[in-house]
Amino acid sequence: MEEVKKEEELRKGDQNLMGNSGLLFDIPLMDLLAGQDFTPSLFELLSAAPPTTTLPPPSSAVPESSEVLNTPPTPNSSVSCSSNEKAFDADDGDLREKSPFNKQLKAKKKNQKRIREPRFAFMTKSEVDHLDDGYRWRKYGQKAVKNSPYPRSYYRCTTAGCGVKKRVERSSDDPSVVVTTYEGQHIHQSPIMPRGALTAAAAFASPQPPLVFPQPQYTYTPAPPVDVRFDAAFHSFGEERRRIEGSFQDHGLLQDMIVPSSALHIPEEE
DNA sequence: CGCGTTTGACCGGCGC
DNA sequence: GCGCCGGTCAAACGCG
Repeated sequence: MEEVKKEEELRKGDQNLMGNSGLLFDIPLMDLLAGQDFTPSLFELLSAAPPTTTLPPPSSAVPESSEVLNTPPTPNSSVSCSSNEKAFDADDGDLREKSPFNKQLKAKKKNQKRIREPRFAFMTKSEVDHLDDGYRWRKYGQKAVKNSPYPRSYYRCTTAGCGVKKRVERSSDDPSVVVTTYEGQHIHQSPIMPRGALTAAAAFASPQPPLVFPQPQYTYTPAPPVDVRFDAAFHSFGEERRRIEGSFQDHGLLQDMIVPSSALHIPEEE
């Protein structure tokens, strides 16, 4: 199993596509749906989106690595996203407490294959590494990344009981691109509720999240569901969302978000 | 004083 | 088995 490598490779592919303003979705929707929740997070937004692209039919053997890429049309910030998960287990650990039990937990995990939470990687063209997405994060580590001159930072949601983590790293291919990988689901709403997020939050407060997302006030015609999914996702991400939205309004570069359907499918190697 | 960041150490998974 | 690497811990430190 080289899921990590595969993931990295895929990510690189994403980055390459990024360079061409690629938009890519290749999510194991079943997994996403399994992880559905009612908090205004990207995960629900994405999971609630209808299957659109030429996704390979989710079989029993769901690809471990599926990447989604999204490149919004912004001069100063662009975003792509990816998901990667095999199984959804919100209780998997990452709420680990800082106690002597940690080691026991680790020992426990030895027996069962480590189950990771759903992950979504966003590629954001930004000068700042840590983007304000409306949640409060605490940095708990930083590591140098192989094949990249830039370090990777690890953040955890500071809200009690919320074990959502995110990794932030700068693309080695394009230093202006920040890759933010979210892992897990927020069990709460954004403590910093931005204007736009309010809308999104309201939309998702209902037991059944609507499949139709609050439409952005962009000047373009949102069209492929993929794109709807994309910008809907941003509606849940505070400052960054606003930044992006502003850019959309200013430039309306929808074409940058759209890629040929052929590019929407990442060939799985298995 | 509380909260967040920094940073070196540690651990587990994986490939060779 | 060993080494590499990613991910996490936790003490020290900084800041408001």
